[in-house]
Amino acid sequence: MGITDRKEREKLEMRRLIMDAAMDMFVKDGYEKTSIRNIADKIEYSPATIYLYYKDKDELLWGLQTEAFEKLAEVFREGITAAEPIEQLRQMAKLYVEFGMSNPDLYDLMFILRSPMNAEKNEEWKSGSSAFQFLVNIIQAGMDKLKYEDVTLGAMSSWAMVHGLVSLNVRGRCKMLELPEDKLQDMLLAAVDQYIDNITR
Amino acid sequence: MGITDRKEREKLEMRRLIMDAAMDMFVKDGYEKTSIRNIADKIEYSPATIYLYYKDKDELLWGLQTEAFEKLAEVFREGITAAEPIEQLRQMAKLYVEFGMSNPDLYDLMFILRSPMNAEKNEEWKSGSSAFQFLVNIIQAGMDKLKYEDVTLGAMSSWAMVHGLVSLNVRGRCKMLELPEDKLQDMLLAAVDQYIDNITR
DNA sequence: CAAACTTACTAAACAGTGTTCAGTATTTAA
DNA sequence: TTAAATACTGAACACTGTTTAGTAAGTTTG
Repeated sequence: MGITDRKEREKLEMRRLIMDAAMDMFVKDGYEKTSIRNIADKIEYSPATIYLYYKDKDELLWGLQTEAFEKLAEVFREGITAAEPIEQLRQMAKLYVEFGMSNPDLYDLMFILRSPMNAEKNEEWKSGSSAFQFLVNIIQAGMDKLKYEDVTLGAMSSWAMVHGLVSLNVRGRCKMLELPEDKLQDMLLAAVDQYIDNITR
Repeated sequence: MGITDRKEREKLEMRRLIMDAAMDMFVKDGYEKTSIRNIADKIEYSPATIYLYYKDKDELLWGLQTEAFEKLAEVFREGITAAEPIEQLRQMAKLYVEFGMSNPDLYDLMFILRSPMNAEKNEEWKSGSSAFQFLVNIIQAGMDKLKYEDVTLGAMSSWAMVHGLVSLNVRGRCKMLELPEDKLQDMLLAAVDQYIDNITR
């Protein structure tokens, strides 16, 4: 039955159309401006149509989040070039910070916003988990040179460190330091370096 | 002129009434349920009245935030009992984590939500700044026993660490670890201990 | 081919949000 | 007692996410 196949295909295409438009608006105009109605306007369909392809806004955001994680994974894949685990960890941490600082809205979606985490009663947060596993593996590999006693606790700590740096900045809690925009990122990277040094034996 | 005095007093009382109601709803039902209309309902005034006392919702949230910082300051005042700077830092970090985990909505307001930071073009974020200064002082005092080279960078790092731990949890990014609720907080406190040990020489 | 069924889509509405403004009482001043 | 200032509100505006009834087109069947 070729018709069912085509329908299936068209359904996927429609999902892509919606997803791409949403991602576009999200990256360009941020979370606030990305409403169902605005997305619908952009793809020239009625708002109700979107609900034929996504259960609700959370499910749509969940999809965006997954794509964002793929972006970050690629950043890691291309940017982590060192052979040594500690150096890998250092690279990873810096790439993470740079990614967060240059894609604040995507960062929101992945690590700050509550909404997409409600979708489907948290489908195990697959994309997030695999990114975390990646970190766990690096730490596992460098465990002999790290001061961590527990791998998971260590992974969580280093993640918390970089997330803390990025999210405080992204949410404007570091404005009081009154540093020029570009100096700020240098400072964050310096903090990362310092942290890696401190956890290395 | 006694009348002007009374009017002034009544104005302050009204602000208090609004603020208290808002804080109540915020702590009890969270950010989402705390709408201008709901607050107005609670104090039995029209929504428009609130706008006679607060420019917009951001300004109201700003007020709530300031009060939340006072709560945290008191937690520090009562809980930091050690004489030694390093121990003070350890206590402070743990109190911070505990505060965040037991008051997730207030924590949101203070360190995560974007809204209140827009009020009045960020009035220097006075309450936040003084809390940060408190941290800076402790770190300054213990600088000889700390591995930090720069006080500000050190303060930012340790803040980022605890904020990272709390905010990842508060926003449900640690669910994948599949830990029982109470074990989680123990893990966070263990991470804090580990961090303090690592930055101490 | 025509009739019956199925799918894809939308207009309109519902209930909620923050916010503004004209108008009404009440209180104060002249 | 009248004029002016103050405190407050009902109703509206422009949004939001979401649901539903209805339409128009495509597909299958007799």
